[in-house]
Amino acid sequence: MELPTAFSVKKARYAQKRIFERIIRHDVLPERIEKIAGVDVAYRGGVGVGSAVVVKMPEFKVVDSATVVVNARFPYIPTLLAFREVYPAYAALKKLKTSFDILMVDGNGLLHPYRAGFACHLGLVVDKPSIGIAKKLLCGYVGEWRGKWAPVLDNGETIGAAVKTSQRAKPIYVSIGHKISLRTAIRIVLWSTRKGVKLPEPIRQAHICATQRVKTLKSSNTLLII
DNA sequence: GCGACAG
DNA sequence: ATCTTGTCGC
Repeated sequence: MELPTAFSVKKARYAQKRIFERIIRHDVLPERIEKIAGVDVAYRGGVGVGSAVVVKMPEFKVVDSATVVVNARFPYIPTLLAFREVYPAYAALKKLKTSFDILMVDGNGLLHPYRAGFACHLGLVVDKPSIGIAKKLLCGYVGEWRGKWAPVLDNGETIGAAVKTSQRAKPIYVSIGHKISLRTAIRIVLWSTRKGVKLPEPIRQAHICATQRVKTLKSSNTLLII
């Protein structure tokens, strides 16, 4: 897929700079946190499927979910992931009928070369506390472990954390998106992850939801072909 | 110039 | 991300 003709990488970088300036890095949270939204985007060819779920804690119960199917308008380019996924994710979130306290995003937040990953972008767009969850390290390096987590450092600053959510699996990379501190983000990630499972429940459920919706796209296509 | 590079 | 089967281990 090609870049839209109107798109300029230079302008995108400028937008990311502005996003970073607007991020609130301390906790601006509801008194009581119980509903956590998770968002994910899956693909099938040029079609993007955005999904959003709401998980009620501490029961780990999915109380709402929504999906949207849209045409992908932007290719995947490392460091510019948000420009590809923000719209489907935002559209899925808008379809939810349930409110939520925090948002978890599949991708990085501050843990980004320009400190403005997908979780920062989406957190600002919906003006909600947000946390970025990535399965691979995009930049920086993992520092000294302090129990279940280790800081991710880059140019002398802490931009996120590697978090060992499961004994067997490799760590996940947690970073702040908006209106939350890294300490709280790590706490909430560990709290919302089921024992023996790698990903926090909101992200895991959003991923399952998006994948299932993609499968229904596939079966409806085979029906058309047959 | 070369290699790395969230989903 | 997606394409794909079985297989190892708790």
